[in-house]
Amino acid sequence: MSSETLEKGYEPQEVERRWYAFWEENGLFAAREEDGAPGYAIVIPPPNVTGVLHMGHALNNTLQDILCRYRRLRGDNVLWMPGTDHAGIATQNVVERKLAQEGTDRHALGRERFIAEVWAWREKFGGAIIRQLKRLGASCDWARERFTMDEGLSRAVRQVFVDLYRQGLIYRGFYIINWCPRCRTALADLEVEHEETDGRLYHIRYPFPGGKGGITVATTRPETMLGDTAVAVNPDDERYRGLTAAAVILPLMQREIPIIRDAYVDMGFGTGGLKVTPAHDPNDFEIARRHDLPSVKVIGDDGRMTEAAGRFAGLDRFECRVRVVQELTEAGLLEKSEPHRHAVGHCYRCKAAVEPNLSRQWFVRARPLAEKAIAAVKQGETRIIPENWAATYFDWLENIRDWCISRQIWWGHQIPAWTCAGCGEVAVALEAPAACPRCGETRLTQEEDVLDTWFSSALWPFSTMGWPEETRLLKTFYPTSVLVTGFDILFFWVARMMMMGLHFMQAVPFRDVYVHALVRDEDGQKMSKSKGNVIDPIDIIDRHGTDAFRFTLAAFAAQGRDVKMSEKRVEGYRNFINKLWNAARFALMHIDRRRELPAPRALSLPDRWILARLSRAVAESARAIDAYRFNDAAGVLYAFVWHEVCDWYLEAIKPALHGKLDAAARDRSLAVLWRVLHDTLILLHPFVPFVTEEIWHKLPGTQGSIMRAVFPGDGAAAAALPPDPSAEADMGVLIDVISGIRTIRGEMGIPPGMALEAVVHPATAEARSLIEDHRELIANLARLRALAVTGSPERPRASATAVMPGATVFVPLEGIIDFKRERERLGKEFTRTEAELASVAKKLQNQDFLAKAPAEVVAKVKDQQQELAEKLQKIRANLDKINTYDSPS
RNA sequence: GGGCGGAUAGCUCAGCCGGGAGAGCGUCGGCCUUACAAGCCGAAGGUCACAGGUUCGAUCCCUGUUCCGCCUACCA
Repeated sequence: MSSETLEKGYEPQEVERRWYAFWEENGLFAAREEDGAPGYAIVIPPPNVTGVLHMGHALNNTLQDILCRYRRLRGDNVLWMPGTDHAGIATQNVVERKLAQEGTDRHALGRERFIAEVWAWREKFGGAIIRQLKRLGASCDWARERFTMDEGLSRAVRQVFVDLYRQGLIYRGFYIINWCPRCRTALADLEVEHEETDGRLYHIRYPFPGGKGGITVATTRPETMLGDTAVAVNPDDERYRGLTAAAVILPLMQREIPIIRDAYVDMGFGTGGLKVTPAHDPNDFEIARRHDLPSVKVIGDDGRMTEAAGRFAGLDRFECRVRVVQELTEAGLLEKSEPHRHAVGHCYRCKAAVEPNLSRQWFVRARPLAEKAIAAVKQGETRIIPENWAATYFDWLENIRDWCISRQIWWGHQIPAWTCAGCGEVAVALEAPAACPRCGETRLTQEEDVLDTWFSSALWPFSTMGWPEETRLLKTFYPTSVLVTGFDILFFWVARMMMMGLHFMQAVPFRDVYVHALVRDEDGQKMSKSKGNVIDPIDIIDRHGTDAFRFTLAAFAAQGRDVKMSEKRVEGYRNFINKLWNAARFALMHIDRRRELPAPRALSLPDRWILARLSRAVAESARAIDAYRFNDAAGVLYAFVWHEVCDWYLEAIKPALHGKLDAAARDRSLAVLWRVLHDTLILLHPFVPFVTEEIWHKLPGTQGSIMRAVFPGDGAAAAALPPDPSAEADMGVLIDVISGIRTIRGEMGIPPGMALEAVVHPATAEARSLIEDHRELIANLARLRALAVTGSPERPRASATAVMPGATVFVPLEGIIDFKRERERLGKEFTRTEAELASVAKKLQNQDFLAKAPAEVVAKVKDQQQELAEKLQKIRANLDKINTYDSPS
C-alpha cells in the first residue's frame, strides 16, 4: 500500500493557499536575467489600480498563466512582468467620489494635497487586484511589479515626451476636441463611445437682413446656433445660384453672419444650408479655418452656456436647447422638427454626453508612428492571432488621426513643459529648467495638464524593463514573446505599444499578439469596470476552487467567440477536478514507489494502449497550446483523463492491482500507472496548478515542485513515448465488444448485478486470438460470468446480438427477457445500417466519384461498404432466427 | 454609412486542410460495481438559419436573403 493517501473529496481552499505561498517563498515565479539566452516574456496588461478582478481579467490572466507555466515546463526562462496602471480619470473619479462623501472636493484641497490623497488611496486599496490575481494562481514575477506612476516609469514617460517633442511628433494647438463636461477634461477620439440615440432634427430659418426669405438650416443641437458665425451652402447648389444676399441674421442673437460657399456641404441634406459653429463642431471648425471665420464659444467647460450666449448665459446646455427651441417657435423661425436617430458621443469613463469643444491641447502626430506599426505586422515581425484582427488593426492605423494626449485632470504624469513668465517661451525638458532658455527668466510655470493614461501604457513593454537604461532585462526579454489581450484595447493599447516600441526600441514589442474573446454579461454587454455589471470571479473561486474556474475559462476560450460564464459550467469542471483527484487517490492506494517502465513487449494491452494514448495527449495538447487553441488543449486533456484513463485504463488494471494476476503483472501496471499519473499531472499543471501540485507531492519518486518538472518527452530522464497504433486498434476492438455487451444489457433492461454469459464470434483470426487472450478483461468490464469464443457465426438460441466490425457478440437470454424487445432493437439497428449502406452504395455507383475522388477516399468508402454489408447480413440472419426459432411468446 | 463575427441536439457551445455530425449540461432508463453519487452503465434527441452556385461530394468554399451581436464613422 502507498505511503500517502488522499482525502475522499478534493478541498481546494486550504491547498491553494498553501501552494501559492510555497511557490512565492521558493522563488518559482522568478525570471533569470543573468541568462544571455533570450527568454520567454509576457507583460501583463496592467489592470487599473482601482480595478476589481472581473471575468475579463480572469480569462486574460488565466491564459497568460497557462502559457507561462507551460513554457517553464518546457524549459524556458520565463518572465511574466506584472503591474498596475494609474488609470488617470478612473482613479481620480474614485477619489473624488470619496472626497464628496467626506463633504469636500479636490478644489478645496488643492492639487498637491489631492495627489497625496490619491497616493494614500492607492497605498490602502490599490493592492486589491494584485491579491486577486494571486488567488487566480497567476505566476507573475512579483518582485518586479511595476506601477505606471513609479519613478522609473515616470522617467520613461518624460523621456518619450521630450524626444517626441524635439522630433516634432508632439505639438500643442487649438483644435476641436472631445470634451467631457462632467470630468472636465479633453478626451481622445477613442475615449468617446458612440451610441445611437433618438433625437430630433430641427429646421431653423435664418432670415435675410432685408426681412424677406432666408436660408433654412438643420441641426440636432439647436443650442449651438448661438455660436454660429456663418451659414454655408454648396457652391454648386442650384438653389442658391442666384442668391444676392451675402448674409443672414442669426435668430435670437440678432447678429449678422455671412453666407459662405463650401464644397463640404451636402446638397442632398435638408435644404442644403449648413449652420457653421466653429467652436463646437469639428467640421465647422475646418470650414471656419478655410474661410477665416471667427469662433464663438457658447458652451463652457462645465457644460453651461457662456457669456457669449447672451441672455442664455449660465443655462445648462440641455436646458438651453429647450429654451432655444421654444423661443424659435415663438418667433416663427422653427420650420419643423422631426425625429432623428443619430450617434451621440459619451465619455467612456462617466457616460456624460461629450461636447465637441474648441480648446488648446497637446497632440501626438500619429501618422509617422502608425506607418511603422503597419509595416511591422505586414512584414510578419508581429503576428496577430486570430489573424482576422489584423484587418481591424490596419484599418484603424491607416485612418489614424492625431492623438490628443493632454487631460485636464490632476492624477497622472504632468506634462513636462514650462512656460516662461517673462517671454512666454515654452520649454520642454526632463526636469524643471532653472531659467528660461530664451530670456533667462526664472519664473517658470509647469503645464497644468497631465498625460492621457494610455500614453504611459504605450511604453509598458520597455518602461517596465528599465528603459531608457540599457538593462540586462531588456536584452533578455525584449521583444516579448506574446501579448495576451482582449480586442477592446487593440487600439487603445496594442497599436500604441507597437508605435512606441518601434520608435524607441527599433523593434516590435512582441512577436505574437493573441487576441482573446471578451467575457460578456447575460445581455451580451461587455463587462467593464465603469459599467458596474461585473460578476465577481472570486465568488466562483470561493465556491468551486481556482482550478475548476481556470479550467472552465480555458475550455471556453475558443478563438473568435465570446465567453459566457455560468456557474453551472464551473460545476462541471469542478467535477473534473474531483475526478482527477479520485483517480490519483486510487492510484496512490497502490503505487508505493517509482518503477522503471518495462519494454513495450513486456506490457499488457491496456498498458500499451494507455501509453499510446498518453503519447497522443502529450503531442496534441502541446500543439494546441503552441497555437493558442486553449479550448482544444483543455478538451484533449479532459477526454484523456476522464474517458481513457478513468473509464477504461483504471478499470482494466484493477484485477492486476488487486493481485488477481501475478506479481510481475502488477509491477508492470504500477510502472505504467506511475508514468501516466506523473505525465498527466505535468500536462494538466498549466491549467490546474494547485491540484496538480498537491498530487505531485503525494506521488512517490517526485522531487520538489511540479513547476520544476520536465515536460513529457523533453528531458533525457524519460524518453518520449513512441506511438503504438496497433495497441490502439486492438484495444479498440475490445472496447467495441465490451460496449456491445453493455448496450445489450442496458437496452434489454438487465440489471448490472446480474452476471451474464456471452458468446463472441470474431471476424478474423487476429481478432480471435486477441479476444481469447483478453477473455478475463472482457468478462470483468462487461460483468460476464463466462465468455465463450466460437468459430461459428451461428447465433445461440434465444440470445441478443451486437454486431461490430471486429466481432459479433451473442448474449444468451433464455428466460431473462422477452424477445419482442430484442426484435425491435435489432430491427432498429437493421434499418439504421441499411440506410447507411444505401448512402455509401449510392456514392460508389457514381462514376464521377470513382473517377475524380482521391483513391484513398474511394478505398475508404469501399471498406465502409464492405463492413456495412457484412454487418447488415449478420443482423438479418439474426433477425430471421428470432422470427423462426424464438417465436413470440 | 463602412467593417467584422455569429446562426449546428432542449440549453451553452466545439468542429484545424471540403470526404461517415461532437462535448458539457439537461432529459429518459438502469445501478450505493470496495477511487469518485461531484460517481458508474446505457439511450433518446439535429433538414448544421434560408435560397442559389462551385464540386464526384458542402455544416465547411462562393453569392444573395433574414435574424442577432459587436467594432468603427466629422452628414449637420
